[in-house]
Amino acid sequence: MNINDLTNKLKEKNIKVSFQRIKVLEYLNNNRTHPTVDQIYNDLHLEITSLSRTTIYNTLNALVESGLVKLITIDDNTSRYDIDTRNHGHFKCQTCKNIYDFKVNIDSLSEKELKDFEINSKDVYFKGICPNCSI
Amino acid sequence: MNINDLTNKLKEKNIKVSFQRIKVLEYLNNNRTHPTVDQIYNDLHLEITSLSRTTIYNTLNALVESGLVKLITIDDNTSRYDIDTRNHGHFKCQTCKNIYDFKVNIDSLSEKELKDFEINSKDVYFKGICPNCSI
DNA sequence: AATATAATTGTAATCATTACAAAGTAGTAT
DNA sequence: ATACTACTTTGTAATGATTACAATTATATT
Repeated sequence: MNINDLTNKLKEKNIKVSFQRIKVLEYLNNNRTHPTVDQIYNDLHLEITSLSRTTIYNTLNALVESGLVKLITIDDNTSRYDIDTRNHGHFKCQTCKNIYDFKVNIDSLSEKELKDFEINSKDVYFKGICPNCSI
Repeated sequence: MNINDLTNKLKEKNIKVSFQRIKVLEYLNNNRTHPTVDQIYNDLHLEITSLSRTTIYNTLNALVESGLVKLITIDDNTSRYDIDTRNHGHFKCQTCKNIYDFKVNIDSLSEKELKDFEINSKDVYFKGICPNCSI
């Protein structure tokens, strides 16, 4: 996805296009590591010295609200963000703290009990030790 | 489960038995509402005026660490706790904020990609609108 | 009963996030 | 182009959740 595509995504969701918002979206597009606000801020701040943390929070809240970005709460204390909104699972290594994506057929889950519930998002979080750390 | 059972559970996990720990465990056993630390504190504090928030944090961290209690991070900002550690899903209503349990066969998820991963916990979180709020 | 070990408590510190007001930016109508 | 309006960005302050830490208290062991 290039900047044009990102711009169009914002327009589709009626989020006004700004330099900062494009930069945040571009960052998420290039960094599929489920970054925290702090990671985004620290990296983008190097390039855009005037950038404020509040802008990142505002932007991410708008992006999540619109459905363009997925909020990940696999961490106890810190929100993480994922531009890949397709159904997939997240595995967090308790040693190296890395978060891995994995394919999972979330829709195959049988949930008859929820037939009267309106479901807006589904998340699958696994925790454990990744191969790199289990040696 | 009565107090004897709860005491034995602590002993099995080599967590020293104390009045406060029993009380927290008993609270979770009686309140299957996925309470936050604040809810636990506010309720127990009425009965045990000397109780400290820190004790609740310490106790819950030990209980989660031992596997007796499950940490739920479906909320962005606040940890919740569940004494039911069997596999089941959690649905959070975005309107009334209630969290509902639902049956889900988490083990049916195909995760071939994770064959070299040691999996210690699995969580399924859904969000949306519950029947009471969708009228 | 004396001692060692661990738990509890209260306060202070930290970290993530939000609230808010001032300043800046862009778009629109005149 | 100018003035007006609405929205965004920024920085600081405030809030809320959690942890750090040291003093006190409780428990278990000799």
